[in-house]
Amino acid sequence: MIRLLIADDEDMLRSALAALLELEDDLTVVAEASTSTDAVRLAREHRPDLAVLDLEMPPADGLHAAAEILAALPTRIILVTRHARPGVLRRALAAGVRGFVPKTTPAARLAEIIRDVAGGRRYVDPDIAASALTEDDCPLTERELEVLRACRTGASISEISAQVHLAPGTVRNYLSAAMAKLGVGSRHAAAHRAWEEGWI
Amino acid sequence: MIRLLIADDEDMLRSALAALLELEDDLTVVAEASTSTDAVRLAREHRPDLAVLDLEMPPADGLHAAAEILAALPTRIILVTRHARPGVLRRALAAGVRGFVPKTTPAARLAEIIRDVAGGRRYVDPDIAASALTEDDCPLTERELEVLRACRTGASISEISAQVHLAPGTVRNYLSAAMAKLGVGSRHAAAHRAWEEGWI
DNA sequence: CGGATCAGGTGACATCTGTCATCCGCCGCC
DNA sequence: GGCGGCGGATGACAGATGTCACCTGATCCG
Repeated sequence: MIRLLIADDEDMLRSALAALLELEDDLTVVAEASTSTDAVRLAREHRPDLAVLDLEMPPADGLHAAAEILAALPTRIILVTRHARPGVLRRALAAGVRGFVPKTTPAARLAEIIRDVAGGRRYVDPDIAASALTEDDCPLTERELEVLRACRTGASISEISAQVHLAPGTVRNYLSAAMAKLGVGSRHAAAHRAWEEGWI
Repeated sequence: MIRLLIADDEDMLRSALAALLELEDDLTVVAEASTSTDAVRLAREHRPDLAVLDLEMPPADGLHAAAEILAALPTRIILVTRHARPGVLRRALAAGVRGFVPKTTPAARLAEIIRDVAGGRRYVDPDIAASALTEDDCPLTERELEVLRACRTGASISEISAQVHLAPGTVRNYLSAAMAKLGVGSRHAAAHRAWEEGWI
């Protein structure tokens, strides 16, 4: 019997998956979490064989939760994401995640993937893997990503500079560089593009 | 036997819901759609008793699909949404939707709601209904919403003006008005806020 | 040691943006 | 007809933003 933890902030999907997986003879759901902190806590508590984590989860994303769980337990981890991009896949694999599944995957297929990963194999969605091999990697530096992240809410230069503890002029330079790399004309367009690509 | 159409662009959730609802003795899923256009087409084709539509669905949102279906068929409609805000609820009810369910609702509860609505009753999530009665309504005009929608991708004034077929100066006026109403200092912050509130 | 490189910062300049007062044409209405 | 309200547009102005050249310390390496 494979013991599962399921974490997704969307109750409807999480409960539906839990119910469906519970119907399988060899799977059982021992814990459900709706936040990344709960996911880590419940993983320590229940020590599941495998954790299915949503990537987009407050307060920290699923990748952070995955890293914390992997640091403490031998649990295998499958990341599920709505917005699957090659950049995210790279980071996930680097963190030691064993399965990477976009939410375009039918629920029925998930049970098979869980068995595969629990059995020691890895699973990466073929479409995303192909993209990751052909598409360009993220051209932005860590600093550039940081300022772009800070400007997603529509913040002004001075607000961004306060958030990242840099001089306003420096922030403008980083943003200017990022805009040039992404081929757009404003920091907001740059932030939007970077988000679309899964880089922030 | 209640015949259902299920439409959601997220395959994982749609397939999971379809599988779970199909397990109920009195429910059967006669069609699944992943786009709003498919939803309308399949509704005409299969004439389901009830359609469960996701609100966030390309190319037009679920509300448009709901309106089209309601204009052509006696089908009852339940809207499901990830980002449930009072403003959206108002628009949905005005369009003739009979059920309004956020994705924070557990999947098991959905079957009961479907029976209720199929039986002629209405269902509105209590939390959202309460918010809708207490919270302020959207203070923005249709035009203001339009320009804010167009600037969500980080577009410049001239790009927005091209998209909405207005003079650049007029666009600036609308944006200025929207920013004043929302109490923010840039159009991007205004767009972000309006999105958070579920107004665009 | 001396140069190369790089993160961070500064200042000047051209544009873009946001604000505001104002104007025009259209519609409804007393 | 006259009048006001309204959607749309214009123009002037201040401040924010993007660009670019260049400076300052670290740090690394031959």
